[in-house]
Amino acid sequence: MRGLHRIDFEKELNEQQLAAVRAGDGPLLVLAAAGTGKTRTLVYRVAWLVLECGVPQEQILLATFTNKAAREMLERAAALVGGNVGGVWAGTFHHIANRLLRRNARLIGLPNDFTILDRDDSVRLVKQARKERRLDDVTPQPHVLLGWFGLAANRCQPLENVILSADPDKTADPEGIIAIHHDYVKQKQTLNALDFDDLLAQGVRLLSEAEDIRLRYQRQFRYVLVDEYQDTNPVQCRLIDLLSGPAGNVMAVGDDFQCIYSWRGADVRHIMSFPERYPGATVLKLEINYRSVPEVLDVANACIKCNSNQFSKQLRSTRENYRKPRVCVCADGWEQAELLIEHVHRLRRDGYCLRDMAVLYRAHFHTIELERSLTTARLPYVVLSGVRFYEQAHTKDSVALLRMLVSATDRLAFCRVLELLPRVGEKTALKIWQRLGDSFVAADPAQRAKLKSLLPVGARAHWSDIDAAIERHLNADGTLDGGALLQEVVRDFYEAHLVRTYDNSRERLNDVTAMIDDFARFESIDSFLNDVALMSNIDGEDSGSGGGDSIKLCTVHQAKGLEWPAVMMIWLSEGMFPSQRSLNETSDFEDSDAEERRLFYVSVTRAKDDLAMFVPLSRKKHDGGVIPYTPSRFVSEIPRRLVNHTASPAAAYAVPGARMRW
DNA sequence: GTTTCGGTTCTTTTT
DNA sequence: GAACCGAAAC
Repeated sequence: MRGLHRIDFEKELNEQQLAAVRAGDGPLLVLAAAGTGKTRTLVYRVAWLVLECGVPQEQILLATFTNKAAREMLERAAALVGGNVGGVWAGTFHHIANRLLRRNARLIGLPNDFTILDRDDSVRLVKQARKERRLDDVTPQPHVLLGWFGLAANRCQPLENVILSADPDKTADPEGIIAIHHDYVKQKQTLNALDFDDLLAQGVRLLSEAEDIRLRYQRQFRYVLVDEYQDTNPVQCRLIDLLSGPAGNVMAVGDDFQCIYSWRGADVRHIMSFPERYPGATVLKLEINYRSVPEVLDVANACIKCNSNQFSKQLRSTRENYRKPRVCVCADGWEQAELLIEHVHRLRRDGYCLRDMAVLYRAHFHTIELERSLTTARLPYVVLSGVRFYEQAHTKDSVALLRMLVSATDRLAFCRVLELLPRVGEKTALKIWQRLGDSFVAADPAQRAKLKSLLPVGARAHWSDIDAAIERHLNADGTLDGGALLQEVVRDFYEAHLVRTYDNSRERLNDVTAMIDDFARFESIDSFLNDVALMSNIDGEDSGSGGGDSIKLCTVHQAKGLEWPAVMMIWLSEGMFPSQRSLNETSDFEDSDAEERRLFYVSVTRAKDDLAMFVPLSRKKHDGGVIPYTPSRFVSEIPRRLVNHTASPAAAYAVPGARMRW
């Protein structure tokens, strides 16, 4: 079959999809409403280019937002083509930028063996700078500052502007913040490190400044495909522009209704202005929805109509009528959990499995009551985790050990490893690092001996265990078998540390072991470290839960691109969804209101058959007080006739002051 | 001066 | 659960 693989494009695609897949050269904007086969169109486009047009794979660039999306599309394309599509450059924007920089960073004065800082590393550096300048009390928290730094980088704006718009009352000290930012940038330089935003920014700088490189890649990438174009920020947009070059063979696929990343610098205007920025662009719309029953789409259409400034699109269902979405008003989070569990049982009687169901929410902490109730009810569930696999302490510890061995300048990794030892904290670790001359070559026995002599007495025995493993596996030329080394360090030292420190040490140990197994698949430590830094979620194939039948719990952001037969939305109360913080913190109220509404729209359109919306009217505070809530504006906006409405008896009594809008 | 420990508080969204 | 703070212990 291989090579002679035939695809009947005309039979397998609808008219609109076919037009997009077979489009000729030149810029193309595909406005793909939810559930209209956006991924299918992209995948078939790749197949079309490879099979029908004979385009060599390395001339195709496919930019996505998540690793998962990239992997999934490649898998589907491979199945379609009946062969390997590994030659296609597919990955997240960060991956692509990283790939460009690893090969060419020297041309713009950067080392090409930089390490990538994750969020946690960045927070540490900012915290340190803030402390050293004694600005702890007068500046916002490190993660807030980093958010502003990131926004400035992603929007290509001066930091001053971002501070001003994020903090209009000028409660923060702009000069102090800029000084901290300065220190942070400096630190990254000495550490030989780039953070996530730098990857994109430096990628753009590389292509702007090194003309021959730019031309080379522009010649190479004759076809540039971008997924989720509505969520690109200015830097990502620029990266695509630079890679595609004057030919402008960009196929941008997206849906302005689903732009939900403005807090990361995304701007709906990029997709809105695509036709102007790429003169002569073809615009195609996909409006035939294969996913949801008409009743669900009615709610979705009604919701999004309340936003202005968008490409008009009306979702049309291909499915039979089924039943109206349900709105369930309840007293508080506990009753919400109770009613949700009742609903789950109803769904099971209708023949749905637990894996057909998902609970969506605006923020992770919204699940507290639900998780407890599900456990009590013995209903298995999986949280599409908030704490990402490679950001948990134990995986980071293991990664730090490898980083320390591979890079002599990686202070963060060095200190992290030393701080695992008893009697070594932040100060001691840093002091030792400085005494070693601001670098540590693990392959040098003399340096390791010196390190040992600098340690507090209580830490030396533990270090010896690690040192012995290094001795056995690290060659004088710096090469090492990372997997074997890690395994021994875990056995001789780290396992005991886990038991001492955590009460769920077993699970953490399993994670570490799994990581070591995974490690074997990489050709070098460098390539492993690279991937780890850019791989946030275990966005693997539901690894743990794959076999089991369980309900999915995840944030709306994580649900993007996914679908389930039955979707339940919780905490649809003003202040929770829409999130009060988001409404407060964005300077332009209308923008944040619109974005929250798009989030609501995304949630609704995840449902294939059944949709249930839960509206708690109160929430208990930590100090025992009760906060009254009103129903979310997004629920109130839905015409009454489109939903089945129930209110629990308790809801009426819950908060005497709270009035229903119906 | 540093580390550790225990109690308290509060959770946006992610590469 | 983890990040922060203050106080005790090294």
